[in-house]
Amino acid sequence: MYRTKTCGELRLANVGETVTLAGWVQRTRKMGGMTFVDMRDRYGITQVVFEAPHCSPAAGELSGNETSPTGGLQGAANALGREYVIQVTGTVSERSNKNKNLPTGDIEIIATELKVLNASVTPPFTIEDQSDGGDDLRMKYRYLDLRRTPVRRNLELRHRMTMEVRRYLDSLGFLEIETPMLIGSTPEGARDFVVPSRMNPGQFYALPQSPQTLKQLLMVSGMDRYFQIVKCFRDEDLRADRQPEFTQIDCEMSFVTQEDILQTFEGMAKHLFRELRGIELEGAFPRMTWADAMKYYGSDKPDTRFGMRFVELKDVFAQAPGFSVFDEAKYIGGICATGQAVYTRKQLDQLTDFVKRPQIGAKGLVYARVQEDGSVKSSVDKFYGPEVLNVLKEKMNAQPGDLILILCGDDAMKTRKQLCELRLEMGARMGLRDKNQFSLLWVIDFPMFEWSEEEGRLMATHHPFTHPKDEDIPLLDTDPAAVRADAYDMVCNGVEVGGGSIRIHDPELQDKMFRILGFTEERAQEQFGFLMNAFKYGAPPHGGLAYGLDRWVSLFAGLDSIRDCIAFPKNNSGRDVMLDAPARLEQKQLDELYLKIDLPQE
RNA sequence: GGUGCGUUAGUUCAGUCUGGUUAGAAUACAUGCCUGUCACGCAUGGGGUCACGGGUUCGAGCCCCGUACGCACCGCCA
Repeated sequence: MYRTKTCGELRLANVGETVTLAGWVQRTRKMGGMTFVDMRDRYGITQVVFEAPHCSPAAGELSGNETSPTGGLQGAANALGREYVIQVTGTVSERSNKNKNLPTGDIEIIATELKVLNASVTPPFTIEDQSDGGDDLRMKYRYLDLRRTPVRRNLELRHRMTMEVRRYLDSLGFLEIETPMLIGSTPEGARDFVVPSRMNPGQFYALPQSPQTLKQLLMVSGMDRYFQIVKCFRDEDLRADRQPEFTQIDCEMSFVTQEDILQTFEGMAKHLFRELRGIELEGAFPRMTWADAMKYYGSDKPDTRFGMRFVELKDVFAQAPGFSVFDEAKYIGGICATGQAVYTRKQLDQLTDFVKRPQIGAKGLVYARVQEDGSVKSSVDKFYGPEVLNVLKEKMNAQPGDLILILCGDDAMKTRKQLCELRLEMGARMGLRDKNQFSLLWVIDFPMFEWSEEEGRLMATHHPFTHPKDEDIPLLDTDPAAVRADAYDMVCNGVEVGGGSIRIHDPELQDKMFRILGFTEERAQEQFGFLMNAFKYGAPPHGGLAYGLDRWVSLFAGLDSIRDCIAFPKNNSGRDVMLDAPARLEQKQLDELYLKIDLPQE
């Protein structure tokens, strides 16, 4: 037996016990005649004391050699380096000087035996909670980074979350069913990661972007309620919240309406908040149509922790033409920042620079302060009299001390997105985006299609299997771009934490959908024939949802990047710097697969 | 494909705007002293291709151009 206790569990109640601990050397403090060693394992840190023999009760009887402070047990302790793996046996003893910062701070181990189980070279960065070896080094030595408490806690939270997900879904009769990782490539959607097949030369599997079609087939099979905590793969560029492989909580249900699904997974969200954060979310989540989300927040994932909703102002300024920028704009929108009239000219110039950044792309920023006497002082005073500015104030519902910020442009959607960035920036500056506040909602009624400039055709907003809203089905023939779908996203604090839809189960409707998406009948049959055929054999009405596990954990842990809750993540360029992957294959492997590498010349 | 920021000791960073003697600090590491430390303390010491390549200059860590790498973002992500 390597240990009888862990480094996190000993308390005053254990005083007098003889215990054996095993763990890593966090730090040694050599005091000359005595040495303290902080021993660490997953469970905590315990202080071990090594005393010079001459001070022990029997010291007087020892000879000169044995009392040497550099020899014996203490000498061995003095030779320990950081991250050595050691085993210590000793007696639990009450401390004279207690350490309030440690859960085990009331006790210490008076060592009687020390065994070095493994030495360690000096780590490339010091393994401490606060230290941050820098992203590059942390990733290269991720196994050391994971020894740090904050990172370990994220993985523990992730574990608890998957346990709670399983507990909740199991209680509702969901079956966890695995689906294959080696499947066929699909043309719609993200780029696939592909895997060559040696047994089928020249042919490739693709890794699933999601088990979408497979879970629909499980519904045809009558599995009724399915879930899977599953890796998904997308060969697209990374972000702080996007990895090429990520984990979904993938769910599907049969014989359900959209309402049933929203209820079920709202319940799951509440369950997770209750069990993992101790937060009771009262009442039903608000529901906002996609059209309203865009109109009032300029985003399909609005951060509703704070207001500052957009107000359309075109008609306000249309009454008094003269300012050509506003007169020519097709859309004028404003937000009201409560109490921010104190913004100086310099700060406002800074905000103007912010919205003019290329990523945002606004041409300029118009502002208006509501002064203490209720009058409005704006950057467009020379174009508009007090009457117009008062209407502006009324329309914005602005109070004295408030700051009104206005953007305008030719393209309403683009301008709203710019205004969205400005709103989020102001929200952050005003401290309204508190990581410990959670605001959840459903965004519903997504458009069925989006026009793709690149492809020159309509693309499915969600995916090609999404059911159109019943009342919009006639529009499929007349005005497909106006069709709304039974598709929904759950949004928390401006993060899309999950999304799904009611699926098409009628082969004819599915056929029509493929035609609108520009598939020929042959190609639809080739790509999705398996699904279309399955639907001929009695497909139940069904629908589902997938939660992004990484994003949920990040949200609960207050992380800026999902990398911090993934044991071995990829870096910004999609590389695993620890494994140095991806890498070239040996010629032998390429030959076996009949693959030739044809890189472009420099 | 694009934009921005960054790269200096094992590590975290200062120094760069305003070019000029031997590039600093903290921490880590090593050695010594220390019996109640817990961010222990004190002393001493070693440790640098200032990312790489080119350019400007009498002179470049510092200015300019390019490349690589890292991070954030836009595009992309049904």
